[in-house]
Amino acid sequence: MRATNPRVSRSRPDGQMIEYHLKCLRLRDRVAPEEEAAIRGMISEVVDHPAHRTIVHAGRDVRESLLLCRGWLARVKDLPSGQRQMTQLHLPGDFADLHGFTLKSLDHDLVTLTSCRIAVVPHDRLLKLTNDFPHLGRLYWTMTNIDAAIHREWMLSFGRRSAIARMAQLFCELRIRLQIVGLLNGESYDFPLTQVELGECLGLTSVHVNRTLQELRRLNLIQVEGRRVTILNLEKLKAVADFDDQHLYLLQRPR
Amino acid sequence: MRATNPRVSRSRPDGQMIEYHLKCLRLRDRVAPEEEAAIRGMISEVVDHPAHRTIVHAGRDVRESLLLCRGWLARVKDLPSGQRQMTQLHLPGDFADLHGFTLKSLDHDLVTLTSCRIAVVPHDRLLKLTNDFPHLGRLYWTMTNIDAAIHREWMLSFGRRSAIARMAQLFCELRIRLQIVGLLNGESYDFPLTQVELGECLGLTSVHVNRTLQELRRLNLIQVEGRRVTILNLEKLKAVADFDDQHLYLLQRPR
DNA sequence: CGCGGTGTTGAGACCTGTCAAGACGTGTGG
DNA sequence: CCACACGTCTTGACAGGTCTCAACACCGCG
Repeated sequence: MRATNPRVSRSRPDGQMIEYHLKCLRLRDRVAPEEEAAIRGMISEVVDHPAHRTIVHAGRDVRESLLLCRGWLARVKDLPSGQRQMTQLHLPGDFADLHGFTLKSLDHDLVTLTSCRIAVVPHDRLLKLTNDFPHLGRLYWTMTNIDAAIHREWMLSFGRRSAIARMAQLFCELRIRLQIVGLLNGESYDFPLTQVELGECLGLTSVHVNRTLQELRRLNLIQVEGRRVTILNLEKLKAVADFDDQHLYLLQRPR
Repeated sequence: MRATNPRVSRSRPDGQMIEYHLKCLRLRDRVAPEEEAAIRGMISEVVDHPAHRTIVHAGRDVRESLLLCRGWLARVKDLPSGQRQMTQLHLPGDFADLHGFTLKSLDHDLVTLTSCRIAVVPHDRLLKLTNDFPHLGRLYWTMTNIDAAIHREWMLSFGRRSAIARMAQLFCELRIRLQIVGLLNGESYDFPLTQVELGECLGLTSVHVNRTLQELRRLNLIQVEGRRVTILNLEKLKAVADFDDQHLYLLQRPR
């Protein structure tokens, strides 16, 4: 159940809401016109959330999943000690908690990093959609599996990569994911996270994030100004990260 | 495609092969008799692998998924530097690469930690199964989502838990997963990993694994003899780990 | 009997964390 | 308009957790 929030504004879905999402899907498989129509029809409403709100709480029952149309979301897990770890960043086009459809509740919070426009998809409509179009069921299953593959790549980062490699890996991954939906501008993209949040993402402290960012700048690999990242030398950045896009499954195949 | 291996022995499926698997499923949802029959029918053959073999290679096309009947498997990701990270441990009853059904190839290797008996499920049969029984499709989707939830818990471990907490978390998690399939004996269970492998699991070196194990023993939390772990003080072990079983979704619900 | 894998221990290095302080920009209320 | 609070970024000094390298004991096995 999403937290009720008086500052949430609601509106009708319009056709533009899910263009990013369709790009994500079509990168992995064909989507027939009647399937596309069904996808457009599954949205019940569109809501806007301000930045820095927890919009889904761990452990509570969910009856709908959230399709991100604008802004950034993060999945956050907490320890009793107060330590936080982000386990995924969500960009426009992402189904942020599609796994809630089968799990019925989440093991993490979902928080807005920026103000967000979100399309709400009730689970009963998702049930009908996947029954009517088994192929879409498999395609959405694929998307949650790609999500898990990204988890595995992050695990590899946390377990084996140094701070600088870990950060380079993240910037490379985000670059591709933003490129997919057309939000990469040349070699730069909006990156709205503070250094504290980036630390919560990478399993580092904000102090070390600061020093690691300086090191990436010193090596002329990236440039960070305001809330925007520019990749100055993609090949070297990939080399620092040992980056491999295999885990993103960037191939259109019948699913 | 699994690596062909001359030492693999093949045999016919027998009814006992998937009892563990059915326990895993039935913990999360009801499985109707006709569904159970369909599940039993999806196995094409049963193969035995010796220990320490890579049985599925990252990046290669897969046309079948592997249901573990006996022994332990691990998912392994490699860096060009030669560093390895295990991203999941598989116990009897686990569908080790069910995500391969939709992804069509894996982003990691699958290696045997012990000798293993494995039931092979061709993807065309899985396709028929999920078309004939959409509910089973959703249940298997659920299982891959629980797998991803375990990934997230490990990410929390890698990012925020100390070595001793990380190790305690793993022992708690394995205890529950083995209990589900009936492989927990009182408070002890077989644990076939070497300290090197445990390090590859936890993102630690084997030297530090050795010292951390000693610390857990010194605190009288666990006992390790041969290839067997006994939990001496579960409550304190959970406290050290900040353990929470929420991410295992131990609740039977309609999926 | 020798060998490789495994577990253990010690010394020291290094990466990252902790704590503290200050600069800077922004928003807000007086 | 100013004062102030607050979040963010930055820097320094130091601590500590984990790694690296090395050596050795033990053991099963060919």
